[in-house]
Amino acid sequence: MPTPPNPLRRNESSRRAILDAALQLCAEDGYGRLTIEAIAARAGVSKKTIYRWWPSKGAVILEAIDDMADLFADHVDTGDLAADLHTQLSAVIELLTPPNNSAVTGLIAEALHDKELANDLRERLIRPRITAFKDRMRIAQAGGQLPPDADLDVALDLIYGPVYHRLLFHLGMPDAEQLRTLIAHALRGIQPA
Amino acid sequence: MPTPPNPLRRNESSRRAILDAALQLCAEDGYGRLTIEAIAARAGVSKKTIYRWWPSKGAVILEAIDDMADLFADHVDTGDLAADLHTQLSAVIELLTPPNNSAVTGLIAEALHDKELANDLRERLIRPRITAFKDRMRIAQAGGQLPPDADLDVALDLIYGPVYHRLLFHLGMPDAEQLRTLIAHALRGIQPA
Amino acid sequence: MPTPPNPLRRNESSRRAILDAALQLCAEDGYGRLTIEAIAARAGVSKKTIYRWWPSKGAVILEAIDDMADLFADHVDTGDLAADLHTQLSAVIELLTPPNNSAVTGLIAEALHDKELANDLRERLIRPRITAFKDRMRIAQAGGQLPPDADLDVALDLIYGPVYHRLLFHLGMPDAEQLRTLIAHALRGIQPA
Amino acid sequence: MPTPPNPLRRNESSRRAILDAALQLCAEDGYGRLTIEAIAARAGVSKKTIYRWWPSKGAVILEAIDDMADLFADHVDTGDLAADLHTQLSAVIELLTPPNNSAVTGLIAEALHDKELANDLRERLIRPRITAFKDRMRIAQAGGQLPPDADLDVALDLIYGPVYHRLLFHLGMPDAEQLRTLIAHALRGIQPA
DNA sequence: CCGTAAGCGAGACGGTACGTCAAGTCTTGCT
DNA sequence: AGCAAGACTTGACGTACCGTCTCGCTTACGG
Repeated sequence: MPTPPNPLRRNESSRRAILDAALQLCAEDGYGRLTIEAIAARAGVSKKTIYRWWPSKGAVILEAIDDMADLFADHVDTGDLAADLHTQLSAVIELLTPPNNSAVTGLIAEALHDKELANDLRERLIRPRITAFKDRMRIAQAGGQLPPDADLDVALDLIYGPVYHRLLFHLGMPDAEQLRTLIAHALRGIQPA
Repeated sequence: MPTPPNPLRRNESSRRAILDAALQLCAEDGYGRLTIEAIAARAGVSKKTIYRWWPSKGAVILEAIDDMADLFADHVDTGDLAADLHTQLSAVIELLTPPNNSAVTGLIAEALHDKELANDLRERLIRPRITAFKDRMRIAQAGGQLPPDADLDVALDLIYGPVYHRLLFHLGMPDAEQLRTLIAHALRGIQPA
Repeated sequence: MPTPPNPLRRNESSRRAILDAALQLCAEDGYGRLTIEAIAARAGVSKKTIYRWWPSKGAVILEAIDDMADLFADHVDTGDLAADLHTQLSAVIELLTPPNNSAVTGLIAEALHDKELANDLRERLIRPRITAFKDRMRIAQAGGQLPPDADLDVALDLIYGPVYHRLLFHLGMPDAEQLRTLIAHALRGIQPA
Repeated sequence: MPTPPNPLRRNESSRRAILDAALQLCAEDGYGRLTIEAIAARAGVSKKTIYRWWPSKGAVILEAIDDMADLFADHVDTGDLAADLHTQLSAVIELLTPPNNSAVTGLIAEALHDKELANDLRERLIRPRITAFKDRMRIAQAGGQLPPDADLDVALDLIYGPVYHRLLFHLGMPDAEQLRTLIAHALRGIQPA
């Protein structure tokens, strides 16, 4: 009977070594060349230990990224909505651009054909940012910088969509100026009919 | 010296069999389970023949998709810009939704870590659609439905971004009504400052 | 670093299955058609397991033959030297004649261009027989059937040489009577000057 | 209908280029690494041309060796039988010892599992030497150096056997002195009962 | 405080696919 | 028709990782 492992007896130092090794290797060779074998070897850990706690290499990377708490910088509130969005999007873009992009884009790619992983990725990494984003937008609504009946789902699409569209087809990430323009247009688009 | 193969002597029927087999297998088992071995077996072709003409399974799928000319339906001009965009985006969404999505999303995922493939994908599949899109937009400008100084790159971002953002994080593709709303907001956002 | 495998953890049943499969296939299709692939399939074993423990198919066959301890019948002592040599040589000839010859002659052929294998073959299979042969000859010397100063290396050449000469050029193995004649002449040749 | 090729229209310069390339490559990389591909490339010849005229790489090498007329030096007659045999055997040993041995031992090895090739090898290369050997022995018989009823087949076995026995198991070729001893003993063994 | 059951490292195992190599066949265009 | 060139199918090569599976060990818990 394969009893599920007991989290209480888990070896925390192995866990850290695995997550660190995974990120290192990802940075060195790219997500594509990342293998469980290599993670185990680098971490000085048995493959069995990895398989005991994670279902796939994607899950390892996801946890590793999740552990680095504020990779996607949280939404700040300086009172200037466009500026705050610019700050936040710049952080996201940073993550999606070499040399930092390997782990995150690899994870995104894998999630495209792994439904389980996709769900985990969305719930653990993306959803909280969406929530933070909408919170910031609601503050803007309360402060009158945004119409109270603006559709925040549409806002999400217009603000974040461009970044990922460009990521997917290697169309080039916007620089600071282009980003400013994009945000301005997106905010204009949010106005309700 | 490994001389490059001579395209003139290429066996066209093998080429077709390979592309067809690749698409079939992709539809049956998903891009993730697609292997060069299996394509060769299904196509009744030697692995060598595949490796002779393509550098990776992604390249095979790309050519297969490229061969199906109008997968991404071309931009039409009925005179109603919003309706035409709706038509075109619906076709794209169709391609990115089960059960048709395997080949295309698989290709997109692979292109995320394969720079060569990414370039091919962009130049052969994406760029022509972007051009067609901008052509349609210019017609709209000429017809006065769109300001003559609207930034068409921003337009591209706002119109297509949302679809891919939702694809990546499995946020759910917009239905017909949501799509209409999105397009309306995007068109509003395009207005120059 | 490819650490050498740990013999203590070796799976004996895999080892046996591999050796048995190798001999079977050799008998069925001949040494020339023997492949690692086929051995692995027949033995229900992964190719990796074969490569882990043996450097070549020759080495597998060598171990398989070596395992069948007394293939080259040991030298007996009935007191009649010529008769005993006849018995022993008959056993060797048996091994080198269809339908039993495939594994042994295949191994000999491979050893002709593989120095490593040649050394293994000599030390594990041939040397012990040479030693046994010389032991038997020394008994004959002690018993006065052979001059005490006979050169046993020359004896080895004259007794065994003819068999392998005939094997190499398919000149036909000697039958029982021819063998008797050969031995008689060889023994006569051994006499010291 | 695959009509057999017409020898009259054969391109002699291709034939020579092939045989030369085969011997060169054999000397450079050893018989084991010799391939039809490599011969064709080196000779500047199409693979088809090789397959048209020879059934296997062994056959190519056999013809190449056969073409070099007197590889196995012919038997001479100085009047001294032992000395003449020594001369002849030295030439054979030369051929079977590095760095000259690759082609000949490779051919011998291949003939061990290729019956066709074995027959060709025996009839084209070996048989003539056997005949020459027996002719020389008959001269010795006529001259009284050898009993008139000596068994020349046994003689062949005792004289040549040792060399091939040592070749097969890498027991070391005899040096000039050992060879003299061996011949002396063999000649002694030939005496009829 | 001591046995025992878990997690652990190590790494062998049966597999699948990889990308390469050579075999031998076939087609095309040149001489 | 013979030939060079070279694309083709076939099949084996030896390697890389996969995910599963013992092995001893060590570690912490629970009787």
